[in-house]
Amino acid sequence: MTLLQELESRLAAALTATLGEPSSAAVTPAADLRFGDYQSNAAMVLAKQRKTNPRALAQEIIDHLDLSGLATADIAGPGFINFRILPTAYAAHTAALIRDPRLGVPATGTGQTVVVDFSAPNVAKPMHVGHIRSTIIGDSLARIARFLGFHVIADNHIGDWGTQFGMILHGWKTQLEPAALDADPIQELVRIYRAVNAEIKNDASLLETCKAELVRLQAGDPENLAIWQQCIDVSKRGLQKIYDRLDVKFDHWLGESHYNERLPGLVEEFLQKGIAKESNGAICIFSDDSKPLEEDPFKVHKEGGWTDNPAIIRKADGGFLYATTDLATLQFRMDEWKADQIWYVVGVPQQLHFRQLFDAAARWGKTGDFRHIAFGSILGDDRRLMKTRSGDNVGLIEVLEEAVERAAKAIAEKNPDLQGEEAAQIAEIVGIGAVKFAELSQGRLTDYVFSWDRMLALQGDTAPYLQYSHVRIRSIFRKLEGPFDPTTAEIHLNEDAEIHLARLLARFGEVLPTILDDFRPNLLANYVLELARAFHSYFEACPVLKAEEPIRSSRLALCDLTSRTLKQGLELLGIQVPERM
RNA sequence: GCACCCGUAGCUCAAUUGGAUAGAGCGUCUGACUACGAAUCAGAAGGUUAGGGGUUCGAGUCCCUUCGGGUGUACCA
Repeated sequence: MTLLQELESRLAAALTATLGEPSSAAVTPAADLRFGDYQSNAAMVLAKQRKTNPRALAQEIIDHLDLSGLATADIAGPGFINFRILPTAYAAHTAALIRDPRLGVPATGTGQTVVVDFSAPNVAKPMHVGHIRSTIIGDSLARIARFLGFHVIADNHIGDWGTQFGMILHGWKTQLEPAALDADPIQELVRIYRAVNAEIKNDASLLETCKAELVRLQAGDPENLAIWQQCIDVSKRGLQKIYDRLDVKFDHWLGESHYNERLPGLVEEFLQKGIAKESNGAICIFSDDSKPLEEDPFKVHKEGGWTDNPAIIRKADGGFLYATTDLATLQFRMDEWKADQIWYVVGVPQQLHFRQLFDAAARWGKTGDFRHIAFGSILGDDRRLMKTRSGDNVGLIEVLEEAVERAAKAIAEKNPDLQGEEAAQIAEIVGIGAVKFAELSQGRLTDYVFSWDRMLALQGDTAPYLQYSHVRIRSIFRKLEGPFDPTTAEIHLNEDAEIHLARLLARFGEVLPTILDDFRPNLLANYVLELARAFHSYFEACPVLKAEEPIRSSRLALCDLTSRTLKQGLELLGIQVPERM
């Protein structure tokens, strides 16, 4: 049980004793250490309901509160109850954490299956910086959910069946250079895609040719199918290289093409059930008029009036769309994987699509917890959204390479002893970590302008700062002669710096579950920063190896726990830690 | 037109979802290395939370409104 839960349960008992009935006893970490470690505003909330004096009520609650062996409590301000954890209680809790492989983290997700849909790049196009958010945030959320006990299925819903294949097929047939394809397949696919795109701008009729190629592909034409398969294969290999470097893993890569054969039947079912109907030759889902206009995703206000804003599931030309595939995908995940929840880590611009998707799914009888985990846009220098089609965006691979290069330069400068393969490996860990942490330490909804210096910073609140704190701890254990068993050490907490470290270590299990309340990995990023900062202060203030027993063992054990917690926190963010750097 | 995301220190971002005197990093300024690793630490300066109004014990957070930026709004994904 976390300290926060322990306080809540004791407060709940006191509230029942005071009021004669159970009442919600919410405790939060104190906003400011001057007020103690934890606080509750229960007295103020209850006093409002009962129209009594909050401070008097708080006193009454404290009179019924048994905090023996755990904390002290007092009243402050308008009626806050502030709790101060006893150093002995922190010591006991720390000792328990040292013996706990889960580091005090409760398994809140047991029995729940959640599908996490993230990254989902289009094939035959290189990933650019715009793809980084979904990939990194999604991966981190999947890791966190897994650690919290959820059965997680990470699914890369790649765009392997879109309209872009019309252009690629045409380009493949008219201007492919086989030598270039051998040398760098993705590069060549991109080249022909862009070339066709450019041609279309001059000759609109070409668009029809491309559409015809796409229709042939969708009809199962063997030649087009073979070309398509070859494109998919080389693209997947290219993507896998990036995922390997990012240390991102998927359980499945079920792209759009996986759902092809289900689409016609799905549209028929929607027609039969009356959820969709024909309009201007297309099959559309319209509003069921059960919602107020403003909340209805199938209505839109335009030029002074409300009009329909349907989701099209079959085009007038017979083709299927994004919405069709997503409905089929949702069904598959519910039926085949028995998903309780599906998390879609996709940008804000697609919000309307997901509102429509979830609404349509509900009318279809698919009940589950579906979440669009939206994130803000990465903007270009012109402060406008980076467009996938423009083609001149910074490539993801370039960002990673530049990051590693900068890290290598820093290593050469700060620790020239590191050489060769070892230095290269550390540069990889540090550089990639910096990119990931830059992304994860920020609120997901914030838009930002892409900047090399911002994404690749190695100073300040960055991954290298965190990794360095781990290196410092390891350094202590390298110098330590003989074995050390932290589970047998007695914990003594005297200095402010070590009490503060213990305070933060106790919070790991409190912070982690709250991340999934609103899908905010930045809370974990903030936490590990605080922990690392606390460790660095402790490191300066409290000698470990030079201390006398039993303090020495106590401090060693604290270092060991810090190292484990830090490493675990970073692992949940997808960031690795080197032994030296 | 309408909807959604956003506006916080010079810059880049936080703020435990309605809590106490709004916090970090970068940059600026002062100090600390013959070291348990200075990629560090201790400290200083920096704010009318875009403007205005409201709700209440209490608002960066909720409501109304004005301004500014971004995105979306029927056959792309």
